[in-house]
Amino acid sequence: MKTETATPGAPLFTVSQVAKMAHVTVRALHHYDQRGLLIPSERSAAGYRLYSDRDLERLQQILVLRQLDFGLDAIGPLIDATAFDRRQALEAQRALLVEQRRQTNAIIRGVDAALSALTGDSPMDRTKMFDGFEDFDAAKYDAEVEEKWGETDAYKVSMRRTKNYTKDDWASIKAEEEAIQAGLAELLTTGVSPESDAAMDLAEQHRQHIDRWYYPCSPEMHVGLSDMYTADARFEEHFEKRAVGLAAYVQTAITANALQG
Amino acid sequence: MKTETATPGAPLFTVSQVAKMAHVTVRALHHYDQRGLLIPSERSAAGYRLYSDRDLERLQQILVLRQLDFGLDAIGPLIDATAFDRRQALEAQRALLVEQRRQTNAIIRGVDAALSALTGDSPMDRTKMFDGFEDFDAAKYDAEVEEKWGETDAYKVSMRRTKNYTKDDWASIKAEEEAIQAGLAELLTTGVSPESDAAMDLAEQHRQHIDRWYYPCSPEMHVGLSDMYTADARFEEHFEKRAVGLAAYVQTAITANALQG
DNA sequence: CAAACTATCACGTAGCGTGACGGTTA
DNA sequence: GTAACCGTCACGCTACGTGATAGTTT
Repeated sequence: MKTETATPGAPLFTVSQVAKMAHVTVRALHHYDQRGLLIPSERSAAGYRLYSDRDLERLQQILVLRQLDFGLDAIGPLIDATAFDRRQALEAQRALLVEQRRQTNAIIRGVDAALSALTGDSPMDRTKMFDGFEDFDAAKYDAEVEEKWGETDAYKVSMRRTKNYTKDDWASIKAEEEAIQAGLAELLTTGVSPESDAAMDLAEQHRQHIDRWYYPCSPEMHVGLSDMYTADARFEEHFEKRAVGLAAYVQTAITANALQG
Repeated sequence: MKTETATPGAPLFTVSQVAKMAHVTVRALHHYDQRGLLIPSERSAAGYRLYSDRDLERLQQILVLRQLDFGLDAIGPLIDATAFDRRQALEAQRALLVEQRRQTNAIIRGVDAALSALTGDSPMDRTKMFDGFEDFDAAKYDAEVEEKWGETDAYKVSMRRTKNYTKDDWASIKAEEEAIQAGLAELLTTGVSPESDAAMDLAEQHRQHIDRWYYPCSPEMHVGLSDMYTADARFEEHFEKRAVGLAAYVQTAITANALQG
């Protein structure tokens, strides 16, 4: 008799199976688990890690972001913050990958320059030589691109900005998120109304947090975001784990704040 | 009065200048110096590092190889072993960069697959999902490509093979090289003829070393290589630093070995 | 019962980052 | 003189690698 939450049609994978599929080591999966970055949704009776399809999706995100040189500290918050609109997140990642491809092309041209400097007597120009090795400078890019092509996609701009955040930045980001969520959970469990000033205040803090660290977030957008909190099973789970009814509570608080603010 | 070896027309650069040009940190340059990977060809009176154009060329190689995920342990021997034919080395690097671009493209297609899986109800196929994250498998590639397109370029094949060498491999490679060169220097300074059996034996060991670790190296190719040892100022310098006349000594020993073997 | 998995420690490593401290140069 | 360089230690950190040891599955 299985009382487990095992959906019949859903396949589960062991560590080594996932490792082979995704071309990562078992140790890396252990590491991601320990860091809380990718916790397998199930464990066997003997404690074996069992990964679901959704775990695989998350792993893909992790690998893409890692390929884009985001640190593991950054990847967690980044996935969570953008998960409510996967489409835009994926498009932003795509844009960064294209950029990376352009850098590789630049390096190739640098090698070509070195090659032609070999035969010709051209003295190998020192500017071309190191093209493609630049680290991304968000400030420069923001101004340049936004003016040239009028890039309106908040996500793409945002994900580029986040590439410049330091480890300390991410630490405080995580701390802020924790504090806000803990505060809301506290209010919920002590019976304070989600439309109270205290709850609305935390909702506003949450909006500013998003706005400050990730992308411009108007109160209207914030409401849209909160709708997805309750619509998306992943987010619901996330909040419910902390306190029963928290997802709905947050949504109400955010909506109230937007109406009044 | 400058008694230095300063060629008049040759510009020299300080650490920070190089750092800015090549988009690396000063610390990284210090690190490369310490590791013996990139030792600036001059120092100022006060001990400031001064980099020549040739140092910059070497730095470019380092950065390209680093971009291709070679460890610093590997990069040194790799540059030295291929420096006698920069053209082929550069072409091999170019090939690897193109390969890397293909991997990025594969990852982009993976993201695209995730995007289309979002709108459509296609359940996101698990093979496409992790394309582009494979580590290079030389064995597989050697067989596949060499048979399909008949890739004859020894360098390209070789540089791919070297990507699978472990840290321990590179350690023993370096040790072997050291031992052979030390042996030859010993013979030279003790007055043993470069055409003696002892010298020819070491020459043969050197050939096998190249052949085993880098690329197929016939005695004829080995002779060609030794010619470049004496023609290329870099190599001459390298050998002369160990013992005066060593470059010529090595060439003679190698030639003798090829004629007799 | 052996081979091939799995788990959890726990220490090791690479490629720098990040001060600390003092001399040098414009 | 001071600001912006330069040098050499020397310790810190991230993302795992690499056993060691012991239970589990086939």
